[in-house]
Amino acid sequence: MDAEIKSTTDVKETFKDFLTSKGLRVTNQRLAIFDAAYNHPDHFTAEDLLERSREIDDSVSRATVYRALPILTESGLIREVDVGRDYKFYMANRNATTFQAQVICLDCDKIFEIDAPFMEWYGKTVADKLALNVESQRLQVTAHCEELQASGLCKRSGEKAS
Amino acid sequence: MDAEIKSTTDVKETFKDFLTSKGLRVTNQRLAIFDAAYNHPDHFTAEDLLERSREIDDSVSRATVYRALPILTESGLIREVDVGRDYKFYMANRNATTFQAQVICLDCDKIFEIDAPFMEWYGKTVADKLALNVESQRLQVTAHCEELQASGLCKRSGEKAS
DNA sequence: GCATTTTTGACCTCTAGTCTCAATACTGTC
DNA sequence: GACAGTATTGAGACTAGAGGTCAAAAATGC
Repeated sequence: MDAEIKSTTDVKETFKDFLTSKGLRVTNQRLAIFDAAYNHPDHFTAEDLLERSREIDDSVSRATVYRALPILTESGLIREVDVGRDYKFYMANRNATTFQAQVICLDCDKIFEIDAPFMEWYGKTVADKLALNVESQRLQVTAHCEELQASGLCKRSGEKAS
Repeated sequence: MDAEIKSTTDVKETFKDFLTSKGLRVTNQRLAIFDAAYNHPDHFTAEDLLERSREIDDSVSRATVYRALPILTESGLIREVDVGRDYKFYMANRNATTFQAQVICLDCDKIFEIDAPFMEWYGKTVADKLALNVESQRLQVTAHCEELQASGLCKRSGEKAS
């Protein structure tokens, strides 16, 4: 359905509504951070986000970015992507239709997302077997860059692989 | 086969051999750390390991533990278990036959391992599809403790779930 | 506009993990 | 078993990501 396709402006309204509904204030800094995060084409770190947010509003401080990240995550507009490094990655949640697995390059610092629809089945299976409600699932594959390059993934460094 | 069942003493010899084969020295500290790690019934952090190692040899320092962990991991006797926290977990690799998925309790700090043999199939599928050699795979499920308790997992706090 | 209350930025703190370097101890050779 | 050469160690400094503190600034409701 076309209604699924939302412009950044629409999503920004959604974010403002989210803030208001939570009794949080709509500040320039939060909007700048939202813009920087939601329009980022790739995975990003908190530090990346700080830099980009400052290009929009140079008053944004590190603390504010760290304070905004849980809000953005809770709103569902971005999501955390833990790849087992010393710092966290995040990415915009623009088209989260099916479960995504991450392919992580051990050499070139890139992360690619691939569909893994069977994970939904797996979640259900685990839930049945262990009688628990699955809160989240994570599936990651690591590989070396020359192999990613051979598969054509590393070439398109600015884009995500489909 | 009964030959599969090894005593800790045997495994310690394996570890010594591993050190020697890599041109590394067999030191009291490394053996103490090995003992502490391999006989730990659960998942543990570097800090846990330091404490336990010091009970065996109180001269063991933090730096030495951190230096020993990659060696133990490379030897295959323990393995890293990243659960998306700010610090790493490790566990003894006593019976790593099939692929293990982790069920992580969001409340009670426990990690449980369950068999996920289909992950081997998944690895092959990904490898075929993307023309890359899979270096490692990680599959994690998070859930809340009351649900884990309902499933009986959280009750047995000192043991692993089968 | 004004008062109230949240949010902010600057800076400080925390913690896991790493590095440095002189002192120590393991290993191979005799 | 002792020795020389070299890897390893421990103490403590250091790093980096993350998060806390608090007075100043700004958003909201009236």
